[in-house]
Amino acid sequence: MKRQFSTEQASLPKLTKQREAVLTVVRTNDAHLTASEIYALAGAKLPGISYATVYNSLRFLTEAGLINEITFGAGASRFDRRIDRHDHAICTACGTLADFEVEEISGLMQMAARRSKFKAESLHLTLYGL
Amino acid sequence: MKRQFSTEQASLPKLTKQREAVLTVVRTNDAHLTASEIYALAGAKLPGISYATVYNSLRFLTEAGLINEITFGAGASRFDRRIDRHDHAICTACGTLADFEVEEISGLMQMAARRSKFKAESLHLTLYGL
DNA sequence: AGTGAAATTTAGAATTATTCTAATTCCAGT
DNA sequence: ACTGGAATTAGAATAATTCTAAATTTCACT
Repeated sequence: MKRQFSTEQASLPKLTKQREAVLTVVRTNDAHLTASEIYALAGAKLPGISYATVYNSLRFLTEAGLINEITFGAGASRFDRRIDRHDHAICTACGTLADFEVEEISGLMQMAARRSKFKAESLHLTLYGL
Repeated sequence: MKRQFSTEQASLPKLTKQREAVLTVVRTNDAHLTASEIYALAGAKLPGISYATVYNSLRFLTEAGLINEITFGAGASRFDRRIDRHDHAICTACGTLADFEVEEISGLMQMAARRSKFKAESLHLTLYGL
């Protein structure tokens, strides 16, 4: 009988202590940290962790679906503990990034998919304002 | 009497030949060029134009509302001759960026504005797919 | 427990995109 | 022509991220 991985959340293949430290940082902070902020915080818990490892871990965790990467406007990527679909509002003056919800999106996504030649995977809406 | 620049759009303060070259490149190409592509193309018309000037011109033209900057996902900003509101679809596999329209957005924008604490300026929707 | 292969981490170099600096040049208005 | 402010230039500087090569850890299998 094959060894079973109980999907997603439960058993995480290769969750090293570095990756775990990075995950903990993202999860215990109020979202939207940049890689270098995460590097600094993870370094406090795990002195000596390198930048490359933080980036590798962030990619690994993102691909594993445990965290989410947001790339908005110019500048550094940010990482979010929220993995459910939601949207963002960005202040055009100060750059603040806030979460908000637009439930109507699911309907829009089908419409959008029909309209483009794309097989839709996800839809993200960004509001710019003050 | 003021010196008049006879350019297509109404009154353009300070449309130097460098800025005009950059504008022409963006307008005569099928959209979505990166700054370095624009630098290369503008350099063909105006040998010696510098990177800084291309960036300065792109910012100037963007602020003047003559072109539009799109920053999607990771990577370089792209510049678009289209200045009307529209949305983008990005291929998660190959990175292709395509335009498409979602007219329903204007209604959504008001809803979104109400829901966030933002004074809405614009709303941009990004579809990820294949 | 011992071994080797594979995966991971590390430090630092390299890359890419963009901005900054300081010197020079260009113009519109006297 | 002269002048001051804006624009341009070359190249250095910065920031974010990825790459490289070596060292280390992990893990399945003896």
